[in-house]
This record gives sequence, structure tokens and C-alpha cells, in this order.
Amino acid sequence: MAHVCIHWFRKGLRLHDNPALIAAIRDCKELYPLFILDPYLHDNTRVGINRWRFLISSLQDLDCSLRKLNSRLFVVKGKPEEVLPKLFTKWNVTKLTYEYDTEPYSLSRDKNVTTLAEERGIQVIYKISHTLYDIDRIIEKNNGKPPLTYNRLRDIVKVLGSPKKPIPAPTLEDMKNLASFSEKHKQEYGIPSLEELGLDTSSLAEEIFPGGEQEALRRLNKYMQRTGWVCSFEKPNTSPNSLSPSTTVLSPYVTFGCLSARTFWWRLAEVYQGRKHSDPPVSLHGQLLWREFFYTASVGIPNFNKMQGNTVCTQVDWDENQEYLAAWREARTGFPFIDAIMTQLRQEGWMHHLARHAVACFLTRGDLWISWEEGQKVFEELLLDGDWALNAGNWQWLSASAFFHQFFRVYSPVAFGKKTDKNGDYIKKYLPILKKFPPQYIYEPWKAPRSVQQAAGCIAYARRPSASSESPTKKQGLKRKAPTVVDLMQKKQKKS
DNA sequence: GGCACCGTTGAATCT
DNA sequence: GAGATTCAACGGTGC
Repeated sequence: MAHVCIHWFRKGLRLHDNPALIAAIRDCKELYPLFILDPYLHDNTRVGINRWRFLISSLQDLDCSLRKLNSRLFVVKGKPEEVLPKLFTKWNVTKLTYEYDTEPYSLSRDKNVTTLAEERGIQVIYKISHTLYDIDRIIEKNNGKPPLTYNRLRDIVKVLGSPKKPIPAPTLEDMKNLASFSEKHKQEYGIPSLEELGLDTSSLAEEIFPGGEQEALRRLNKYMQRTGWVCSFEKPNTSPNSLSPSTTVLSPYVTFGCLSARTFWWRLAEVYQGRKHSDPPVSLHGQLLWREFFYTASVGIPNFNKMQGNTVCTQVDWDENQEYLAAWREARTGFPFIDAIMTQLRQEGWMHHLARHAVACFLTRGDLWISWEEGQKVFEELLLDGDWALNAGNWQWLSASAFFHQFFRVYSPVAFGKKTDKNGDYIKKYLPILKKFPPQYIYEPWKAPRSVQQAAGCIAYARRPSASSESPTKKQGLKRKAPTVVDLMQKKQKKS
């Protein structure tokens, strides 16, 4: 029997290791590769411009790859529960395929859609390919509860064996019997540009990490060639503040599914084969297992992205200070290391894992005592690799709310960055206003003598009318509504 | 994947 | 050139 089939892309924006897509092609006469811009997920208050750009690039790349197989990507807007039934009728669809997604919203959406499809006699097939393992199997093997420690997870996956091997992308041969697509494709189902989506692109910087499967595979190949580097990789020894990333930056590609986690896993296994190599938790395999760890926790723990109603999360009476929160979010805390990281986040959509530690600790238990849920929202908007489970899990970790409980291990906003960047070159890159500041003072500009500040062309503190001291302590500077280096610079420029 | 502080150690430098 | 001093590096410890 020949099907008319929709393969519904959501994450999993790739052709390689896409078992649901392969299932779509089987016994198929017409294939509709579909992406739905869902107003719930693709909402401008939740998705920053960098993430929008990454998504659109990824869709364009997907369309480009599908064209090579005599197919196209169909893009439509709307709630999936409303859009899909219309398309089922319009195209006389008999089969629907998609990749399994464990997020709570996705689970309920997919349940609704499956019901709607089955009511119309449409066959629904989903496959697991976003994670290394079937997350529900991990929980089952741990007696129905998610492992709460990394080592426990390792024990469980040891029992499950190695992750499945990735499957190849469909070929032209696989697609040869499929009908071609409509001529009116572009106007009806084309990929919208950022401008067509009504987005403000004025703040966009150079595209350092372009979206898409081709770029993902290129990047994977590039890093896998560096066998010595891969084998000796230890996450804690990579630098949070190098001028170019000290890690692979494959995370955005894994998040959007441009790169299959299993493909990444098995490519690493090939590199490790016959060589001495680092091991989890610090190795690159270890990083993929951390992802699995947080995915499992997010499935097994209710209200995982919230404090209230979350059974593993320490209940904390966090402060609510909108000014501090805004200062953190907008990179104007006055601590150059913190502000440089937050600037990199906004400009590039990525920063090193340990840099995330530093700013997350600062926002929560370390300095500002603001809820991790607030930080979670900011990261979700700005990170290219913002992933629901990993974001929630890591914020709980860093705020010592769950998984990690040594609350006295606090990252110094001054000392931590110095270990790997004594000269403050990273700070100077992202906060060019400080570029003439001597290394000696760059982590604490307010400690520099006035003459040094003037020579550097940047005054760290204005004399406050009522302040008795010319060199207030950092706490005073922080806790007051202190003018930022940027504010002061602008003020100074106006005067002169 | 803290940090600061302290004591030890050993090599380099000074007197 | 012996003894004193300095200092970076390191490890242990408590928060």
C-alpha cells in the first residue's frame, strides 16, 4: 500500500540518523516534510534573535538537503493541533511520523495530535532519536525513578549497553518513487526570513555558529580529526574565558537536532578506539551522558523547570530585586568578568560551561540571591543551545537546589576568571571600554588609582554626592544602584 | 567545574 | 661560599 505521509520535523532538523523519516519513506508515494512554526514555542518573548536566526538557517539547510533528494521542506504557522488536521484533509494523509520528544509541552501536544490523526484513520509512527537512550527505559531500570546521581545513571546505562548505532540519511534512490512537489511552493510553504517574521535584526552580530546539519557535520568532522585533543579532553581543564571557544560548540547543533547525539557518540568511539583516552564524567562521552542525566531527571521529576512542586529542589526564599536582575541580564553588574560573559551570551548565543557556572552562581547563591528560575528564562531566550531539560537541570545544580549541594563552593567574580586569563583579554574583547585598563586592575577596576582610571579612559566610579569615600568597597558598589562603566563613560563623553 | 589561608618545601637570590 | 631571605608551587583545611 502506498502512503501519503507527513514527516513532522520539530527538533531533529537533519536527514542523518532520522529513523522516523526513514519510516515515513517506506511504502510512500507522496512525502510532505513539514515544519510548524508553533506560536507557543516560537514566541518572540522566549526566543531571542540569535536563536531565531539559528532556527531559520537550520530550516534552510534542511530544505537545501531535501531538494537534493527531489523533495522540499513545507513550513506553516499555527498551533499543531489546528494546522495538522487541515493538512491531513488537504493532502489526504494516511501516515504521520515524528521524532519522540520528552518535554512536557511536547508530550501533551503529541498526544493530542496522535488522537486527531488516529480519529481520521491515519497511522502514527514515532521513533526515539533525540537522546542516546530511551529515557523511559532508564527510569524503568532504576525502579521507576530517575537516577539522581551521575554515577547511578552510568550504572544503569552500563546495563542497557551501548547506544544504538546511527542510521544513514535517505538517498536519492530511497526517494525515487515519490511524487514531486507543488510549483506554488514558495508562497504557500516557503521558509520565512527573519524580516518576514517581523523580527528586529538590528542587534544581530556576525553569524559565528550558523545553523544546519551541514555545518554541524562539518564542525563534527573538524573536531574529530583532532584525535589527540579528543582523547585528552577533560571538561574542567578547558577555559571559560579563552578568546575562541575551548570546547567544540556542538551543543546548539545537538539541541536543534542538526547533529544526532548518537552520531556524535559513535564518532567519538571511533576516535577512542585503540587509544588511551579520558573517561566520563570529564570526557566528551561524559558530556553526552550529562545530557542524558538531565533528560532523565526532567522526565522523572514533576515540575522540573520550577522550584515549587519540584520534589528534588530545595525550597529557597529567594529575593525579588528587579534592579539586580536587570543589571545581571543586561551585563551591567560592574564586575567585568560577569558582564563580559553576559555580553558574550547576548552577542553570540553561547558561552563556555564554566562561564555559565560563574554567572549562575553570581545570580543565585553567590551574590544576588535571585531565583534560578529567572536566570533560566534569560538563558532560554539567549542561548543557541538552550535546552529545556539541560537548562532547568543545570540551574538547579548551580544554585545548589538539586544534585549539587556544596553551597560553600562559591565562584568569585574576581578570582575565578584570573586563573585562565590573567591579562583579562576576554574581558577586553567583550567590554572594549576596558581595553586600556592594566591587567592588574581589570577584574576590579574600582581598585585602580584615579590616575590609572583616567589614563585608561574609563572611570570605574563617579564620586557620589553623599559618599564619603572615594573608593567604596565592591559590596557597596554592587548593592547600590551603581552607575555602570558604560553609563559613566557616556556621561563623561557628554560633558566633554 | 571554589576559595582563602596557612604551612611546607625547595630553588633562587641576597648578604 | 655559608647562611638568610624570598617566593612560587603545592597540599591540607575550614567555610
